[in-house]
Amino acid sequence: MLESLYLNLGQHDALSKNEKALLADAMSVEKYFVTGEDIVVEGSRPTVSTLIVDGLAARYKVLEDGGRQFTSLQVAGDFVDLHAFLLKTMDHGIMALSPCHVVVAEHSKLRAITEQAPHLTRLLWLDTLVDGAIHREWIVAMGRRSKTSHLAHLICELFVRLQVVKKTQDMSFHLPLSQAELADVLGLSVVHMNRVIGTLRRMNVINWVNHTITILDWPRLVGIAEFDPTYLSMSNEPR
Amino acid sequence: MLESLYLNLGQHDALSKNEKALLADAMSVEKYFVTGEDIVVEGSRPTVSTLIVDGLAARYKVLEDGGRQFTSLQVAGDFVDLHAFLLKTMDHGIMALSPCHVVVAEHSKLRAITEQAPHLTRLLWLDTLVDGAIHREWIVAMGRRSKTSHLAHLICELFVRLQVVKKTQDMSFHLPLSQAELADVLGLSVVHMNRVIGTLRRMNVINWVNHTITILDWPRLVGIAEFDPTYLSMSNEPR
DNA sequence: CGTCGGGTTGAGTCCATTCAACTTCGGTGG
DNA sequence: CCACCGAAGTTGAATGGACTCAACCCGACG
Repeated sequence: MLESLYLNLGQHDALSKNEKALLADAMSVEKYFVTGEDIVVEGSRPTVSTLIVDGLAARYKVLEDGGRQFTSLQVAGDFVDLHAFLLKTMDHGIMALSPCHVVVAEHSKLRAITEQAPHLTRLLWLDTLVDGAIHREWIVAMGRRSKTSHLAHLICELFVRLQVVKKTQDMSFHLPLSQAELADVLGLSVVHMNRVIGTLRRMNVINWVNHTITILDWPRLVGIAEFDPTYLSMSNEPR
Repeated sequence: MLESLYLNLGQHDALSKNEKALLADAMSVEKYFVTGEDIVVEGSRPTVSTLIVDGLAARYKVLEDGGRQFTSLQVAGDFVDLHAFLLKTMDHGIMALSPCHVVVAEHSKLRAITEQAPHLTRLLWLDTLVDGAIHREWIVAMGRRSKTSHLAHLICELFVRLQVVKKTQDMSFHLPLSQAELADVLGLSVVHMNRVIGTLRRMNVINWVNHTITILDWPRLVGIAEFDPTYLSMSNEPR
């Protein structure tokens, strides 16, 4: 059940048997969420952190006028709210975008890890740092990339992240997002979102049917996106 | 010299004498940077992390077309590249936006802290988590707020952050940013940046002369920004 | 067979950009 | 002392990108 987590943390540095055991001991209770359900609600003070075993989730905020913005997409092997372990109060909600199978870790167990397992602690810390790096890349995309480039970048990022946890098939992957939800990721209107997708399609770099994206021309997509995966810190080295 | 750091970390939870001593031992070498100079260059692999004692710095990325986007603003008491301790390779640059007085910590010393001082480790981790929370708020601002609201939000955030480290005077603070640089924060053109500033000025909620911002009507500014400081995690509690 | 959510397309409006000119101000050298 | 210069700020006009409103299509499902 924790395979994705091991793949995710283990891509950055080797995980020992003992560390895997510590994680397995910390993560016991399984839960299931349906599409659209809140995994964590804004303003709450969680006492557990949630790991996605399978499914897609997203962090989001809603403004007074009803506008919604997703601030991250979380896939299998991602902790959706590891940051709440120390931040304490949720300043945003986390929603299941597909049926989600998760497993939770008591904060007391995470605390014990920080007291006794420094290397594993650094790997968990690193996991939240990669989160931050992704946020920064999104800020760049929102601020200075064209909308087409932004979308291309997102597709590149998701493909690479899903590859790490073995959730891609050849050059395609499943993305159970409606165009309205995607618009709330990129920060634009549904109509315009549709047109941006249309341009990438017409360029023959991707195919997008049935919530499945197939990358037809990876080098060209990377070019449009100016995608450089450095920020995902995928090199395996001592941390 | 580390007063701002103590104020910054200490706002979230009490720092013990011993922890302050550990930090003081880790942070020894002082450096100075002039305006516009790179404190850390993109692609490098730092062996130290840098704390701002005084001045303003920013993380940034540059795209192929020359477009630049700042992804964060760092003030006194902020670590500009604590994340590089574990991320290893810089995926972005960090630039001094004013003359910067900094002090650096060897990563070996930080590593020792993670091995021996779990609570201090958690506070350092928390510092990077707040960074991430700020990133998320910026994403929301870029995606779903009006430009005026975005600017108002930034001003609120900076005012509150600077207040923590005692760098405000009454309702005003120093912000040594040109309108062109500010445009690269909000992700818009210089001309439009100027007009957005103009509207906030004409609304009589702020005064902005000589790189000094004075907030004339805090409640109204907060209203325009829909500013809720929860994401800054300013409550003092066990972490 | 009708309905409903999601996707697609067109038309008109508004917002943000570019290009360009002009001002203001501090600094510097004649 | 002031004339000049360059960097930063401000303003106008025209272009183009993104939004809203609205209609229509389509496949899933009751």
